[in-house]
Formats: sequence, structure tokens, C-alpha cells
Amino acid sequence: MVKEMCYKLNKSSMLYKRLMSKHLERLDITYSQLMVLRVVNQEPGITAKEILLQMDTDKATLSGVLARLERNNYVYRVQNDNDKRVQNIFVSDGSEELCNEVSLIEQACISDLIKGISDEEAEHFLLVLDRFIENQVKKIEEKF
Amino acid sequence: MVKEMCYKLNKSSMLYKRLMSKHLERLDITYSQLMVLRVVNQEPGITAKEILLQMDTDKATLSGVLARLERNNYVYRVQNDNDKRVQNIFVSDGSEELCNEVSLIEQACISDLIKGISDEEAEHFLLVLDRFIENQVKKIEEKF
DNA sequence: TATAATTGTTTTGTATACTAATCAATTTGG
DNA sequence: CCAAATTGATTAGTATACAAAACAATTATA
Repeated sequence: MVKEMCYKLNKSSMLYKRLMSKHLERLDITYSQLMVLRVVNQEPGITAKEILLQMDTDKATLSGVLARLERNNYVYRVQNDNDKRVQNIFVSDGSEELCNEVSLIEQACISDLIKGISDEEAEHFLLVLDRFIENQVKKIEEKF
Repeated sequence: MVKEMCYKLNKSSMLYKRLMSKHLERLDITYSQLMVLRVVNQEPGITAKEILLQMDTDKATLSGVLARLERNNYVYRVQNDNDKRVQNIFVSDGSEELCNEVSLIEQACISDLIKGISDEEAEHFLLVLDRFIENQVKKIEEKF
């Protein structure tokens, strides 16, 4: 049963990324880049380390995503004066609009996904999923 | 609500892969490779195309996974006589044991994940997840 | 039967994901 | 105050994930 849950969670995750990627294609930005762009948009001047805290991803991965976001002029970085190791990140002009536009796309992606699932069911689903995730986090923190 | 479901499904999926990877590290095989190896183990002589049908992955990705499985001597391939484009895939000697050993590891990974979740809840969770996945598949098949 | 279309698979190119190593800037400890 | 440890971030290396092109073998069609 648990195994089945894991497999299906993986499958659903994969499908979501596929779906979003398809819709995002024409905007010339990827799903991962977008997630990061949004965080930067919400918190101008944020640092890479702070993004990591929010996003539960890998610093090497984030470094690459930020580099591509900067290369494509979605964000720019300014060296921090107090600590020269740190760079403060800002969205470029026009990228705020992109964030909004993407919200619409996301709506389009996720609408219909809830079909045949009642609010109550969805709520309970989330409760169970939360517990499951909590257990996963504990398990990962365990020693091997 | 749907958005939250999607994010958490992604998170859980990521955690599962992380967990399995950590446990698989010492066996010198990756999660993806293992999934493929298992299919080959269950159906000796299977072709790449047939694996694709079972696994819902990408043919280019599978090609790489098979190449690495072969490079590490987990599988070997034999050109099919009837159709020379096709290769029949077999697990190498010793790899069956690996599959069994991995089942134990998987058990270790997923035990405890169900803690605090009743059988009934898990069952209902799966039902909702199935519906959700079904909706995702439909959505992906739609035209944009 | 020669050519066109199809098929099974690999290759190419780009973007994650993650570990380990590196690197420069900053703290710390003696 | 200086060497050592720490920190924020990038780089190197390997493995997916996926689109698009390439390729050889096979089948369909004119």
C-alpha cells in the first residue's frame, strides 16, 4: 500500500511538471526558473541562501537556475556591500508581469484537476499528505 | 487548494527519491536504473519499447539508463534476429539477487511512512490520488 | 521494385538534481 | 593580529528528463 502511494505520488508529480512545462513553453521560461523568479519577485533583494531556505532545493541547482534567469534577463544581481560574498537578487523590469501572466497559466493548468473530487475529500487528502511528508522528512533525517 | 496539492505532491515525490537514493547509494545503482532493472528481471528479453509502455518515461531517458545499466553489467542486450532494430534485454548473472536485496531496502525506506495514517485513510487517499492522476492525464492529452 | 513512410533506438542539446570540491570573503580563536 | 574554521556561492562531474534530430532497419505504396 505504501509502495503504491509512493509510486503514484511520483507519477502525479511527473505529470504536473510535464503539464506546466507544456504550458510554459511559449513563455520561454522553465518551471523551476519560474518558482525561483516568483520568490525573488515577492522578496526583492533576497539572497541565494534565503531562497534555499524557502524552497528546499539544492544550492548547486539553484546556482544554475539563477545563472540562467540572469542570462535571460529575468533577474539581476547586485553584490552586497556589507558582505561581498553575498549577492542581492532583483527581478528585472517586465518580469513582474511575467509572474502575473504565469499565475493565469497555472490556473489553466490546475483547473479541472480537481474534477470528481469534493472539497472535503481534497481537504482530507491534504491532511494525510501532510502527515506522509512529515514522516518522510523524519525518515530522511534518520541515520543509516 | 489544487495548487497546494500539486506543490505537496511534488515535494513528497522529491523526498521519496532522496530517501531511496540515500539507501541505494551503497548498492551502486540509482533509483531509475533500479526501476528499469526490475522490469527486465520480471520479463527477460523485453525490448526498450515494451519497457516504455510499462514505465511512462521518455525513450531518450530510457536509452541512457539502459546504457548505464549495461555499462555496469547489470543487464546485457542481444540483437533480435527477426528485427535487427530491436534488442532483447536480459539481467546479468547476479542482478536477480540485487532486485531482491533492493526490495528489502525499499521496505526499510517506506516503513514508518504510513505512521499516523490509518488503513482506511490510506485507501481513501489512493482513491483520490487515482482520480487526480486521471484528470492530469486527460489534461495533458488536451490540445493547447 | 524503387521510393516513401514508419519504426525502434541512439544522439544531441538544454535544464534540472545532487555530491564533492573549490574559492573568496568573513569570523573566530589563540 | 594572524592562522584556522566557517560561510555564501560557483564549478566539476554524474544521472535523469525531455524535445528534436539522426539513423538504420522495416514496411507500405505507387
